[in-house]
Amino acid sequence: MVSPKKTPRPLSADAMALIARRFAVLSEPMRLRLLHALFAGEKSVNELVGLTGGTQTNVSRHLQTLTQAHMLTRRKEGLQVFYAISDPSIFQLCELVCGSLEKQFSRQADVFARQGG
Amino acid sequence: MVSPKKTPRPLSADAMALIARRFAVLSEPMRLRLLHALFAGEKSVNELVGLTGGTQTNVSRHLQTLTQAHMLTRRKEGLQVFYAISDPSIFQLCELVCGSLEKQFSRQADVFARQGG
DNA sequence: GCGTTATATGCATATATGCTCATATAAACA
DNA sequence: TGTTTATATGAGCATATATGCATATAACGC
Repeated sequence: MVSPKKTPRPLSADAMALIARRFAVLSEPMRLRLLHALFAGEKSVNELVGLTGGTQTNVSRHLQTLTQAHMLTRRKEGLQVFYAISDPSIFQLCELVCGSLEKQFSRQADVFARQGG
Repeated sequence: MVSPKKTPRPLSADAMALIARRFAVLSEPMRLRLLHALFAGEKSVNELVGLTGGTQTNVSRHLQTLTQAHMLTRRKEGLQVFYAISDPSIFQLCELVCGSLEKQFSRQADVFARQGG
């Protein structure tokens, strides 16, 4: 469907592994739910547990993964720890994927409509 | 680091799972290598085996995964099967992630430079 | 039909990853 | 000091997924 475009840039195998890792971090529903909850701004772990419906253990683990991937920042204040999105490209990434999925589904809906009608 | 932005759009748990799945497809180095090889245009399975250094079995499997995710199209011509990128957003996704990683590493390089100097 | 080439797939296995339970750390407070 | 609250982590289990070997399918030429 897509004709040859200008290759964005050359990518080493190592670079490719890093990119893959980044996508992997974004490939878990619970982590996406956490990011989504953080779209509105900084939240404590307990708030995120409430918002996502996950267990405290699991939420904490995923927050660690996101932080190690440099997608979140961690700020401790008394007993609480607050997390916030630190990488603005996360927003764009999700937008891009959402848009692509919407197109895909609207095409599929189109096919069903044609079959049905 | 990032102040509350306008929330891009509300996302159901189902939508989130679909987005996660899409990121998961992009989270394997071999699949990224295949996509990268296809940036220049349509290629046969054998060509991709040569370009990526993978086994025929493995390349075929990953091509299937990418095709089922609607990222590639499949065209059979005689004995050969040609694959091509069908979703232009793949280019943008990789660009975004590359850019984000570059920023991250230049910041880290900065820190090292400050420590060293 | 038979053989050859290109691609796909069933099965087995290894590795990674997510999840939970129980427990550890860490801060606040009495 | 001991207690409570908020968060993190070690260990074990379950599941997913990537990979390779052998083999199946499919198209072509003889």
